[in-house]
Amino acid sequence: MSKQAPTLAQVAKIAGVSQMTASRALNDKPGVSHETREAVLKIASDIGYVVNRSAQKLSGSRNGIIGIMTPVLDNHYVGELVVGVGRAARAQGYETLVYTLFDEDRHSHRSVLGLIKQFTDGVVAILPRESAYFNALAAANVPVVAIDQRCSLDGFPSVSVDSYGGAVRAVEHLAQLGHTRIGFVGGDESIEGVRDRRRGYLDALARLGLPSDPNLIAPGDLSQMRAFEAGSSLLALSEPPTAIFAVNDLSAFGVIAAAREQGLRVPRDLSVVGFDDIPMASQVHPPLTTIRQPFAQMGRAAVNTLLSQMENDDAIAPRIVLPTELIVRESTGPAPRYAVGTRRTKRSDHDRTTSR
Amino acid sequence: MSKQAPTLAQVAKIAGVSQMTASRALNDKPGVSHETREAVLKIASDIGYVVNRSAQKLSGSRNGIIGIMTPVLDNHYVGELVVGVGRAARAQGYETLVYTLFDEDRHSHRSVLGLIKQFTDGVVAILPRESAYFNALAAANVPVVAIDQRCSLDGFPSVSVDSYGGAVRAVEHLAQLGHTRIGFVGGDESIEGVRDRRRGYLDALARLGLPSDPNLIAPGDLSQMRAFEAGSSLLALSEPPTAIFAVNDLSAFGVIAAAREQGLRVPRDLSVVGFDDIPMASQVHPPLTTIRQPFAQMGRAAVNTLLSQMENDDAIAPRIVLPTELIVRESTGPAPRYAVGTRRTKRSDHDRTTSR
DNA sequence: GTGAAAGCGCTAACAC
DNA sequence: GTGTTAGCGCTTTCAC
Repeated sequence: MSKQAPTLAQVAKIAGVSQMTASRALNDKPGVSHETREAVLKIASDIGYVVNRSAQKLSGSRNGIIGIMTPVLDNHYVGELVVGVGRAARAQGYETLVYTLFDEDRHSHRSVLGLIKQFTDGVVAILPRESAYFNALAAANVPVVAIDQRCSLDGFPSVSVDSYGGAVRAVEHLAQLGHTRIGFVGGDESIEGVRDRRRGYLDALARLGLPSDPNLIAPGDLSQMRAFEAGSSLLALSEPPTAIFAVNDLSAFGVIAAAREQGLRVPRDLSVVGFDDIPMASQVHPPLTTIRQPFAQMGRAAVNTLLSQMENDDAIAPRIVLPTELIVRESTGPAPRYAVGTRRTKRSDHDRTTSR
Repeated sequence: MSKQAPTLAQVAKIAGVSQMTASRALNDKPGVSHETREAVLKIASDIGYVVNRSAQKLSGSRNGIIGIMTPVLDNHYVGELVVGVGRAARAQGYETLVYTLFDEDRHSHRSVLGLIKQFTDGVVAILPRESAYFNALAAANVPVVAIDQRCSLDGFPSVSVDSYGGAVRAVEHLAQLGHTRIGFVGGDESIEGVRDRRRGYLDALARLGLPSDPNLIAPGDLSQMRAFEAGSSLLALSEPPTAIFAVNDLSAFGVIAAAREQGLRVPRDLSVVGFDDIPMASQVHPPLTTIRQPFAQMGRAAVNTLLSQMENDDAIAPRIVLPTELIVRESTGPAPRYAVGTRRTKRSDHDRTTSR
């Protein structure tokens, strides 16, 4: 079979220097002459030496690994974030290992943290709701930064996104297109980001002098199906909206499906704006106008913050809020010209009975 | 600050035994009296002892961690698999760490593998296309099992799914509902699973004595948007299909969107079957009839295979193919009664001009 | 059934 | 600049 992985001792021996010198050379530490360093580096590369990060960690130093803790990654939001953090970490010379929390985990906080601590120099926690882990994290004495839409956790540096501003931007965009009846499909109000979007929607309406009709707000739960229902009910109003701002992209998809189901075309008859800009948003028809969460930037911010926490243990915990960006694609267009209430013909109602 | 994590030495000292005895007790190894074991366990739990898996690994033994290598997890398929493997591993007492490969990784095969090897007892590789890593994996002498739709890699144990059978099942389902003109929206043919689905579709048609019209096969690329186009073109045929089997769920969504765009209702006017059963499939409207990939089972199979490879290094590499399951939801229904070609009125064509 | 010694691969601390 | 020593936390091997 393949031989054992080369060790530092072997590199040192071949180079004819001590392990320490080899170590210093490989780690870019001072105290090695230029030639010695070059020689060591060359030999290491020749024999395919790779440091053993377990040993590195065990001996009490950094090992260049950042841990990412996530809830089960079944949603796009988390997936994008993991990629964002991963790329940013790599750019800084760090590797990244993700540890997925399953719901059954409740008991094992301590051991999970132990594991993380043994393997990594610090952790980026993408924990959406339950803060139980945060307590454990706090006790574990590991550098941590939280990425979340609602990190009101004390003492942790955090990175989040300006949901409020994004919502305002979405409504403004719609208003600029001439829409005056703008609906909102919401989500789980226990999430701070969701509440912020709702507030943003309402405030923007008010600021623009547009009517804010409670009927135009439909509850959702961030899922496509629920948004389909919400959208359907909004469109069934006697004075339906000509535009809808959905709390996330998935919900926007649901709204578009509902519109189509009623014989409406997007964006001709209904404009729709989402939130997140998950990859699918640009790959559906019509490509979705949406508020982009700056995943890459969030990753970078998280990594940088983490690194500086590692340098300076007692640094004050920053709270970084990143701006969103309006991405105009093809799901929004000018408000229809027909007067409110005189909607163009829809297919007759018997046409809409459910099948099967 | 929080004190240092407790070590084995501390446990042993408190228990009044040697480290070795404590170690044996904690690892369920023979050679410890019942009472001693109980005592050690109790103390360990009391002081919150957690083994250091880095040290465990360094000292040459197993550490109970399974690595999962994945391409960037931006798609549902991979996400589900990660969850499946994670759960299965946990059920066997293993922790799981996922290492995400970024495209820029090309160079670093060796170091990645080094990293993996230092931290884990074995790895589940969810590598879709490039086998470059597989070579590295082969050379690294780490137990590996591949999960993939196309693992023709030699020597590796693999777990995959019976795409062919699934496709057959999908077509049979449609035929049973009375459909005779059944279309297919395909995907990237470089993926074995995709080719299998196409073959299954064709063979099932032949076996059922249904016409197999080349026009009824539209190319796709597994994305929703491309499937939207493919579906649109299929539905624009002079003799359009009354049912479409899409190569994956995302494509099925695209087809449904296309149908709606043309004023057709699903399933009344068009039945659609997907493949995968990603979580979204049940959360859209209408809930999607689809061929389920048994993600949980795949995870279990992968983990079990990996464990037995670990036991028995030179065991022959099994090639496990798991069956799929037809999940009937609401996107499929009886074939429309009207004769082929006398399609019910669609909205007039000028209605379909693109906006903006 | 239990323990002592040695070592996994590395780096911090202190020589020289 | 470079080398030596010690030790991270654990498990192996070999005693008893």
